[in-house]
Amino acid sequence: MSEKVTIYDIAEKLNITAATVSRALNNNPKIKEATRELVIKTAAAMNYKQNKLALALKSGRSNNIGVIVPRIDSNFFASVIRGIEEELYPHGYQVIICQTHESIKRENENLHTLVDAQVDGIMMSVTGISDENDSAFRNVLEKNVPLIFFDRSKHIDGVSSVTINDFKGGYLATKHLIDEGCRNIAHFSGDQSLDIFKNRFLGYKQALLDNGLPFNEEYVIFTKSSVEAGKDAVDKLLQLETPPDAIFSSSDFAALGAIQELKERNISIPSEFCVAGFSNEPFTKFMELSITSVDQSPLEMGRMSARVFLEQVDKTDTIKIEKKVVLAPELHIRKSSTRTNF
Amino acid sequence: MSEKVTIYDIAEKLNITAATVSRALNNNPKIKEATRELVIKTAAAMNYKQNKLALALKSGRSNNIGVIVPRIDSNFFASVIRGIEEELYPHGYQVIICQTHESIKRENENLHTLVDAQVDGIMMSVTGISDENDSAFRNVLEKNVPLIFFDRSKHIDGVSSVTINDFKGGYLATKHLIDEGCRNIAHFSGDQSLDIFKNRFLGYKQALLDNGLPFNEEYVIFTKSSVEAGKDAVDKLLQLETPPDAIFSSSDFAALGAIQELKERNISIPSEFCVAGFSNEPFTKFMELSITSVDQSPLEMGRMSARVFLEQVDKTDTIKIEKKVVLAPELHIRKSSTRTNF
DNA sequence: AGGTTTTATGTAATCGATTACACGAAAGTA
DNA sequence: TACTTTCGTGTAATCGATTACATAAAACCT
Repeated sequence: MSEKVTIYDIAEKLNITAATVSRALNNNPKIKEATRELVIKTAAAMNYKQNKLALALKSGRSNNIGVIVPRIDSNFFASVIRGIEEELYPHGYQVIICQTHESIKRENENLHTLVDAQVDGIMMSVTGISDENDSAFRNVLEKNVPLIFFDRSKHIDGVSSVTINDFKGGYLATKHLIDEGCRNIAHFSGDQSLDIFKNRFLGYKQALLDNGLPFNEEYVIFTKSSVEAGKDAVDKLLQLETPPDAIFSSSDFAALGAIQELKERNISIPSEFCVAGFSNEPFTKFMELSITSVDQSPLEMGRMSARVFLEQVDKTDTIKIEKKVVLAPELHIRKSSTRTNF
Repeated sequence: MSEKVTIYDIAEKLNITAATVSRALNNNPKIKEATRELVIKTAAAMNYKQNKLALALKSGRSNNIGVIVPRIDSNFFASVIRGIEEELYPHGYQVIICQTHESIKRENENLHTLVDAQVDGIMMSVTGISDENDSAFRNVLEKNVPLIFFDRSKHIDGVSSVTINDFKGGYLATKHLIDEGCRNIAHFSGDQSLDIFKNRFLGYKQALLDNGLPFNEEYVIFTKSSVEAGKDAVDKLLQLETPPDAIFSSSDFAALGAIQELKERNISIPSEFCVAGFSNEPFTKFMELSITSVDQSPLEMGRMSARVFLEQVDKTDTIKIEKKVVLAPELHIRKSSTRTNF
């Protein structure tokens, strides 16, 4: 059995009051040096551990922060979480993980649960957009809990965000494909209610226009982020009158599916067809035919989100700060799109 | 501003006491039906939210459980965590994540932090073995916090574990290589103080013996779980008088490194050389030359760990249950080792 | 009516730590 | 010496919810 040792136990043993013990342990300057030392020594000897729950109740701060992601078993989100955890660890915060599985209902539940659990802040990647569900976000803000979006963001007053420049990412990838000689570049996009997909799309479009290439509506396919979806999309594209000679995909998984399908049809990559993806998932560099992809520096994104949180957490609720951090994407050029050199 | 609504606020409004409010909200049968309804309606109208911290302090249960893993950005651990979260979500538990980064010091810190945070249970994959650090584990058990090891386990009284049959996994993979005609099978192992690596090694050995093949000490290489380490290991093996014609690697990453190095030397896979890995990381199936690997069913492992926790959490500290669950590994046969059919 | 049981609610302690306020003792000042 | 500060510690309230015990009111019984 382990009897939990409290400050009262220490007080009793030393014939003083719990208040004095508390002050001694907290290095309150009003405590006599001798007393402080005695208390600290006794506390150690009795194996005293501060009850964080009592502290949390008293102070109103739990020293927990919540992180909500669509799913944790994706390299991107796992890496962001890693960044958050690393940055917050030295500050004594614990990280609570919630998954939405892409369900808005679940997202709202998670938000409420975390607020009820008295977390000191919430960082999240928005799952989807519905008009009504702003209420869950507003509830968080009303409770004065700092809320920070990363990657998948949403426009809500008072919410800070850490994203990458998706427009630039789309632009870079498309420009690269153009530079490699591709002239009919298709694009796999995703849920248009999410800014990330919209902006990658816009970057793609702008790169075409800036380089004198026409934008062809038929070349844009809205697809899920999966290998299967990528295959299906290629199937559609190849049925067009003028099939494309390259794809810039907003998803690495769809890009992989595309490559598999193209190979099956004996279309050679990169000589006949180039492919670029987005996210820089580990497998893109491991493949024999490695896949060009836009890196989102997830670790940095996580660290930055944590830093934004730390900046906000101590400001008393006077002013609502709203900080927008935009990280630079980085194009990793690999075999799936390299015709020129080497 | 959001004034936090407490049961006292509700009590005041209705001219009753907080005790009555508490009972009404908890469906205590001694409360008059009319009162209960009134309280519940008023609580909803006032947007009352139970303060979990107060509840946690009173009850001694935080409704949080801690999960400690070496790192979160590995598909295996992320998937286990996903399994844990999914299983525990309906029971109202929140999952707190800690990473050790393979440091024993960090592991001990994490254990203490979680205990201090009054988690209701801890699930972890042991980082390493040192003789002294049992104290941190014992501390957890003394506080009557259920402790469950998954995957990387350790022998400690009172600790349940959920692992896979690593011996069988090693045996299956090796047997498969033998069936494909390989006669000189090498093995990449890992830190021998971890059971998982020892058992995979033993399975490998037994498969050799059972099939009349000699065990050759030189064919066993202790290596890290990384692409680079795999390359180096192959380099060593190929310098032997009789180089091997297959590798069973305890790590998918090392297996990948081996394949890359073999290709560089124009050794063709699988006709001249077969390779099998362990963990079934996503990239093993995505590669053009897909890699044979042993699946550890991480999701199931996470769910099972959570179930073991749930079984233990309510048993009052009378008996210490110690449950050992062993899951069956599954060999996924892919191109890197398939000579025969297709 | 008088006595007993049941029902519904109030009272107050409790979980463990923090802290505003009070107060006696010691030290400093004139 | 008498008076004011300063110092160190004790007293008690507080954070918000739960619950053993007490009690008043209502219901039941003969």
